[in-house]
Amino acid sequence: MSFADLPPLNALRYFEAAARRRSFTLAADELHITQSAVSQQIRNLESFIGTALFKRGTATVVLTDIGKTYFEAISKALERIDTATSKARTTQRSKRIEQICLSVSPSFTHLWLVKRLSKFHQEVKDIQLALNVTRHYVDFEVENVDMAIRHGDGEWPGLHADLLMKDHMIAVCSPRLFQARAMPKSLPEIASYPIIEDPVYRYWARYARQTGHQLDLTDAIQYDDSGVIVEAAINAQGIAMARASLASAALARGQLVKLLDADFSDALGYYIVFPSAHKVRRSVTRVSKWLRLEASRERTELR
Amino acid sequence: MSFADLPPLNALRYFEAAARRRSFTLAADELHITQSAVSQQIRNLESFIGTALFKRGTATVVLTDIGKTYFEAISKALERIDTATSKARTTQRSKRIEQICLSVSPSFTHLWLVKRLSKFHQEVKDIQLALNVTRHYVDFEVENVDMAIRHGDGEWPGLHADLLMKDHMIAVCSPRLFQARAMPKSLPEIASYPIIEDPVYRYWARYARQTGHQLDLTDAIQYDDSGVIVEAAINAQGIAMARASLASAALARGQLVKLLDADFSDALGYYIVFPSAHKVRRSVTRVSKWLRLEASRERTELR
DNA sequence: GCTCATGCCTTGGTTTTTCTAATGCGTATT
DNA sequence: AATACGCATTAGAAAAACCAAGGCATGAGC
Repeated sequence: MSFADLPPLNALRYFEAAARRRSFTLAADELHITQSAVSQQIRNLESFIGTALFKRGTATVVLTDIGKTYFEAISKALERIDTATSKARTTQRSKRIEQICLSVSPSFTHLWLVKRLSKFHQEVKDIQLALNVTRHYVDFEVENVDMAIRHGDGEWPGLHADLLMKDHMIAVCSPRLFQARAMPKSLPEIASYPIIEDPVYRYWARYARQTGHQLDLTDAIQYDDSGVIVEAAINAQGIAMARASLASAALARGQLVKLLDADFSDALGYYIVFPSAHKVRRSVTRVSKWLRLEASRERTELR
Repeated sequence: MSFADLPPLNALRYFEAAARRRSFTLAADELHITQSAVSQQIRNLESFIGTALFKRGTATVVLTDIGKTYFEAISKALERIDTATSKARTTQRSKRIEQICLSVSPSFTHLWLVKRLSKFHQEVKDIQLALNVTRHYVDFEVENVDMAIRHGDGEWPGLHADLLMKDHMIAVCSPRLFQARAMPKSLPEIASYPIIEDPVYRYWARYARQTGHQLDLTDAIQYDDSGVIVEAAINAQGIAMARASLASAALARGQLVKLLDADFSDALGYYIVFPSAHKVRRSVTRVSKWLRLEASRERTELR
């Protein structure tokens, strides 16, 4: 038995994701590639098979009948490959668990990471994640740390950086702040409340300039830690410009409400960072993959 | 269910072939790539899994225990992909059979192709192969021919060429020729028998020069058709320099015996040829793939 | 009804991966 | 000992995949 005529196998992986998510864009996000790449690969696959697998509707793509049948078979085949591969892997290592030390800032740990740790342990049984929570950038040369999550623009010499999530800023406050009054929606309304400003990034100042408003920040409450800023907002100290990723849990609980979105479109965001030499260590890339998948899931939920 | 950590899928295809053939080299030949590529891909796969899949012995490679288990699962998964894909394809086309016209020389048709045609029809049910048997190169612009098998160096402007098999020349004759006497093995012995020479390629002349012998060819029997040369040798007219591919059937039947190998290492051989525009026609590439797989099988048998 | 937002497609150019060609090494064979 | 055979390794070439940017069509919101 020989397989003379198999389809492009990598395209199948994209097809599976796209079919499962019913969206090329979501599949792309999950796979950490662009929607363009998914689109092209699926086009390749379709032209190889000689038939359409998706009906391109306007809102979402939908599997054709052939596509549905194909998806069933392909996902089962991939599943078989997946289980066989991980079995082969664990057979060898005989359940040897590797410990990976991850350095994270306190605010990110508290507001994003901790509530996902148990999920990580469930899904990635062969890696033990140890956290190193500090406010400063670790020196990989000195400290015994394998990887880190850092906020910045992704450029750290000698280090490899995978984008975890881009910054998306939102103005938030506690609903207790305005009480029975109407929720302030525009900058002039907001200006009548206390403002919480980050003295380093100066988001409010930039937002005011960008939208052409005047904003007096002389009385603003200043905190230089993005975690503290969120906490202060929850405590109804004022209206803060916060990273959506850090505020999302409090938003979901109703402790915060969103007043407006701001887009500063600088390349800032949270990155997963490790020395380039670690790129070959599977447990390191595995953690990175998992974190990014988790961020992708969050983005999906937020839509 | 999402597959966060699948192995490099294309490597699996190579792994499957290598495991089935128990040889990287044979797998490479079957897949029409180099042994080097197979070796590298399997190394990738092994380092992804973190364990050896093959034990590298001296004569052949052997699957490890883990490799054996893995092979079982992978080949089943690939088979599932294969059947699902061809089903999706035929569902669409609803069994429409395409006719492909292939132009071939009489000698190659007779000595190599005809005995494989029934196998082709068995294995490739959706393509109807029509032969156009001529001694001259067809003009794809004029004649209604989709593809051709040509002998040459693979350079035909505007045409795509896949190597089917390299020329490998052997000196052959009928065993009746030398009867009870010892089989002639060297050029001086051979020179005492009638020589059949190709007046175009002049293999005997080149062979004599290459090995530093004198050879009088004034009395040589001359035929300019490689098929006729083989027939003449079978009829005990003399000793001929023939293409191994054309003589192999007669050798297997005992109608011919091989006296010596000659390697001229010019890039001559049989090529599968079609207009570059046909590269996108799957039935064309399918025929090419099948022919080359068949040639690969023959090479395997001859070892 | 018009604008805006969303999601997929297309294209050109760049980056990354894959493949080849050449060579080396170790073992079995003659 | 010499040769042949099969796999490994390397640098560089070839091919494939990918991204960024822009386009188009549809549906929602004002």
